[in-house]
Amino acid sequence: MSPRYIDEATLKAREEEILDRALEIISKNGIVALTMDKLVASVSYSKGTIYNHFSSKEDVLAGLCNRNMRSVMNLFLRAVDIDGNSRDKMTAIGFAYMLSVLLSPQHFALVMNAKTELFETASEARREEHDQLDQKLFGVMCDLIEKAIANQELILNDNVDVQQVSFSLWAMSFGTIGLLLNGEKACSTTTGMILEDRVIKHGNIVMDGLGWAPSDRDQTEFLQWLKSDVFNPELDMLEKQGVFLRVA
Amino acid sequence: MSPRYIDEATLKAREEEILDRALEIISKNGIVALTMDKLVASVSYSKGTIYNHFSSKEDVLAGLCNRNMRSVMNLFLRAVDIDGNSRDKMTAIGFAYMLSVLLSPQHFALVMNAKTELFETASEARREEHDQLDQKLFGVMCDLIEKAIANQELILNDNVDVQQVSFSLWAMSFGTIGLLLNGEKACSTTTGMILEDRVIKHGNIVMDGLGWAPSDRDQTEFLQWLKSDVFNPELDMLEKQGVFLRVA
DNA sequence: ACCTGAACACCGTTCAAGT
DNA sequence: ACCTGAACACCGTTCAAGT
Repeated sequence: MSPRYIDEATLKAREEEILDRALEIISKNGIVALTMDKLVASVSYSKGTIYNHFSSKEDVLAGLCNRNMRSVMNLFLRAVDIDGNSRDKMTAIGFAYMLSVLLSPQHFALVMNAKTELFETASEARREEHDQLDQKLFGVMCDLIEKAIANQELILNDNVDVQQVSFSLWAMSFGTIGLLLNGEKACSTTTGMILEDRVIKHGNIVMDGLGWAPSDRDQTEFLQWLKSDVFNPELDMLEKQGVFLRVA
Repeated sequence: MSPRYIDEATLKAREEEILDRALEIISKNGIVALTMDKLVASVSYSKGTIYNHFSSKEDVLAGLCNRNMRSVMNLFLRAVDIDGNSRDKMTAIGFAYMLSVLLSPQHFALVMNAKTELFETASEARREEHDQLDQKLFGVMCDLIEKAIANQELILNDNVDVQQVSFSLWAMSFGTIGLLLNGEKACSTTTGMILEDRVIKHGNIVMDGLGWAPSDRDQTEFLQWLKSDVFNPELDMLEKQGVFLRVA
């Protein structure tokens, strides 16, 4: 047998499949339930091959986390693209973040874990990718804040810069979701609605505190529009999972 | 040999010792480094005896978490006891929370873990204790908010109640610390100062957003007083760990 | 009544042997 | 060049045997 090289496309496809199976296991029984043995059993390759793609179990988790961050990025871009002033757009970003968590709470658990134990045994490449994605998401918010300042919709206090404003909003969303998700594996109907209420309210508290100019729109109408137009596909997916946000 | 009963005091002392050794291991090498084998080796009793005290490894972690929450409670009570208006006291609570995290970041990592995997194999007793302590800490804030409302220092918006105000402040602190601690095992000198800056600023943003009446005091003076008087012992302990908050 | 530690089941990672 | 899976080291938990 002469040596063969595997083309990048099939390599990438295999990696995706491994991640898909890993996500399945996690979705059913939580992160601790993910076992390399179980992962091997759910896939048509051997252990060695999986370790050819991922340097460790944590590397698989990091891969999962990164993949999700890319789809959150898409939601963020759609959020800043809506009609509305800077505050409307920022509210939409917060809403998008919340949606991503409701769509798969496991991924949020993954980033919470990453904050404490930091994917220590993950490959350098995947950790770097993680940091880059983090910065990109953060950057979307920073860009929006800069436009708000240029518009005079936000006038910054002394000793506060764009990154700090972005960080305060991020921290509030992260904290609200982190405390509210509270181990609930599946997001029940009620947690979905409570989460929406709190994320929106807390976002407004922070933006009020920053002196951010208010929205021109009727807020309940605006939220309804976000749900039934901008993020309609996501809302449909949520409803299939038994999570309801839409007003009757 | 006739059967002997062990008195409760020595039982309690042994439990504390086990927790002390567990904390030592965690402080040196992180939560993942805690191993029942290592714990047994660091203690003068056998594995079976440890399992007599703690139903699982997670139960040890829950025990550690609960013990820390009790000491956070003490800091909170000292915070609400200071001279000052309701906003000063709330700022002091935020400061106290931050101090507790700087004093032992491992414990904060523990509560973050608890939010995702929720001490699932911990004993019912310890989980109940955890919930009670959580509510007690939350309650300290709620009491303070109620007084602020009675004082007219805080006038609540429609659709917002005391618990929601408390939750928004809690979420902001939790989120800020959670994002900023970011896997840094030991809190370096700089993270201490950055954390202080952000926790105080974010607290003010939220309280401004809520329409909370401002402090009567000069803020840099007030913070200096918190450090050199109210929380002086804690600041000294921090300095021994190489974490500096005190202004020169 | 309480302690002990060997034993068990399981898990992450490696690597010599195959093709 | 890439895949395979037996083997290894380690870990959490249990429980029969001791005192």
